[in-house]
Amino acid sequence: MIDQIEVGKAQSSLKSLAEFRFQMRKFLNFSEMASERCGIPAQQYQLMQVIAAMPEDQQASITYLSERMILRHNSTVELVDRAERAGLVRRESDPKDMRRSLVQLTAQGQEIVERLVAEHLRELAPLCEVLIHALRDLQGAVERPTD
Amino acid sequence: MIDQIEVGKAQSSLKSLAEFRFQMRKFLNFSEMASERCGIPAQQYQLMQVIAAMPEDQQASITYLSERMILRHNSTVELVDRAERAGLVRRESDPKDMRRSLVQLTAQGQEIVERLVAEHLRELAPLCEVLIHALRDLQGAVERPTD
DNA sequence: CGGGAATTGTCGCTTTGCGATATAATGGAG
DNA sequence: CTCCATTATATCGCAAAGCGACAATTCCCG
Repeated sequence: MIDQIEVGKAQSSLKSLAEFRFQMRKFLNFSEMASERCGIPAQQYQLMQVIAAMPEDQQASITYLSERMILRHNSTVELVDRAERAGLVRRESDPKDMRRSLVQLTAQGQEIVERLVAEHLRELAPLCEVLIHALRDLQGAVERPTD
Repeated sequence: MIDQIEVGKAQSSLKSLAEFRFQMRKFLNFSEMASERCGIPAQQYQLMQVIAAMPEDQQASITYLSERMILRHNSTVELVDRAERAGLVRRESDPKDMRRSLVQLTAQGQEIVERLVAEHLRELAPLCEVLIHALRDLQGAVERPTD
């Protein structure tokens, strides 16, 4: 009987977790489709988003971008290469430290990221609800281990 | 002045969106590390999670798995191939419909998915909080467009 | 000024998803 | 019952993207 309760509990937190991941995949898929409708891969949009969201007075180095994108530095270099080839982004070397490259949005990049952010914000409201709900469920399963 | 407010608002919803994505990347990264510490790629863990979370009385066809994984059916076939080669999963053809393959967890797969789900549930509590917070922020930015 | 640390960049490899295409089973119209 | 459109799964070649290992600069501190 206790085992039965244990199994039921495990099953329900498993389902919460799976549902959360499913909703997350849907969100990521929507985002990817939206990017590619604008003609750019999802990661390049993410890169631009990180740059656009920087504090006004700061500049994006490769190392900083790696941390925010959660990528190895060399993967970030390659991502910036692609975005630069696509004309979305521009490299300048930091006058204060010649080792560093600072990455900025081009006018075209700025325009695209604004369009994509607006679309995401527009389409996101219902997904927000669902995601929050899934997370709450999950929290219930996580935080009441002896429920 | 109005423009100034507009810019400030756009900037703040942009930052909310970027922060949400950053937290999501951290979560996905944690999940991937956890899977690979168990010796399996993240997608194979997700596949097993979907199967484990199915309603008791249902069986996982390739088509169903594709919908839940948000993949093209051929990508799902390949994912199942890999998981099967790794001994995590087993195919059986549906006696009711010989076109369909039903995918089940092996004992080993069952064991690994249970371990990983438990680890995720354990480590997830703080991330849940952060994610919910980021989503609330985002919701504020989304749902008060004329704030 | 010498050498370790930090920063970015290059290269080859692997994984993974997709489109196009193929094969097989089902089921309904006539 | 037969034909054929539909559904389900599988195969194959390709391209994108991330990583580890290694390389090249530049900085900074003792």
